[in-house]
Amino acid sequence: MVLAHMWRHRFKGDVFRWTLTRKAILDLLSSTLKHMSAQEIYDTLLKSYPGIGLSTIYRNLDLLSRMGLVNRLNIGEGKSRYEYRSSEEKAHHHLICTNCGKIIDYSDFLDEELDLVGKIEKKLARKYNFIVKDHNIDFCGLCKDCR
Amino acid sequence: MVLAHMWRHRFKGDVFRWTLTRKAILDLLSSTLKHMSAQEIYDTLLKSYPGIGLSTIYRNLDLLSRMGLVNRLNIGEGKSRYEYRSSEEKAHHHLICTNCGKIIDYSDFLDEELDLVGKIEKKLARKYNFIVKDHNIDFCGLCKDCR
DNA sequence: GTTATTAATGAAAATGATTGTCATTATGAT
DNA sequence: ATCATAATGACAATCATTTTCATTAATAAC
Ligand SMILES: [Mn+2]
Ligand SMILES: [Mn+2]
Ligand SMILES: [Zn+2]
Ligand SMILES: [Zn+2]
Repeated sequence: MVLAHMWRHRFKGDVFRWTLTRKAILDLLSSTLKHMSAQEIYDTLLKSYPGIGLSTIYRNLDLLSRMGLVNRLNIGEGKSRYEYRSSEEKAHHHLICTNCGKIIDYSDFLDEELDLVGKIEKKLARKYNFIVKDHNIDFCGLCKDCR
Repeated sequence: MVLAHMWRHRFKGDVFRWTLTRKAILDLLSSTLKHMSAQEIYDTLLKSYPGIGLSTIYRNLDLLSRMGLVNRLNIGEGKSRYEYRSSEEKAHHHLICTNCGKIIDYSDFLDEELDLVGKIEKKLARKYNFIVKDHNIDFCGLCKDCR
């Protein structure tokens, strides 16, 4: 598979090793639209990988997000959720339903957003001497089922 | 004090009562630029209010944020931080230093932002049938001390 | 392929933030 | 002043996440 090659390549020559668990997590996250918690990822993988440990899931989600292969997100539930970070796709943002917790990805208006974001970043760099690495935009409200 | 009048008015006629701890939390948060954790608020208030309880702080921060007098924010530290939500002031966003954790408020570009955000909200309502109540925009990066 | 090095793992304990329980106290209405 | 009950503080419980440590597995050298 083409993705697996790319992942493996990211580990090549590094101190980190390419392991079954790392592949399993990336396989799972890259094949779902869900934004899964560590526990959900664990529960899912346990079916195909009996004996896998929850702490290993945590350790690897941390590593993969530091490597930029996975995004960690935080919608104020008291726990993190994770999603695969495609290298090709443009970044996307989130619609979060405050009633049922549903998370909808959206990437509409990205051109205008990127334009504005670029301008803001320049201004922030000048005014606050701050180097922007990344940004988050999300909208909270009520989804079609909860409105 | 004028703020205390307003706060008290928000409690009038409600099932909720106006208590010393609630005033103490609002006094503290409305007089600082910091974004404080529950523990930090507790540690600070303990000096002037001996015998106050940490769980009371948590309960009240929850109530005050549900009432809209306080914002709860989450910058991926594994705990929430709180700030006073002024009714007059326009909303602001955050610059978050990923190295030292510093949080800088900014409200530059708000007009352009609001404009774009308004357009996005309309589109989202149409496309996803989603009612937007609020939005968050924050930038992560390195502050002037950490760059 | 065998061996050696050491990163990665699973189990269990530890931690840290937050929430729940319950007897006591304080607020606001009468 | 009295009453009904919301709010409180102490402490236990819960939940997500991290740490510890003995064992296993991935990689590089032979
Ligand atoms: Mn997403
Ligand atoms: Mn702020
Ligand atoms: Zn919903
Ligand atoms: Zn910094």
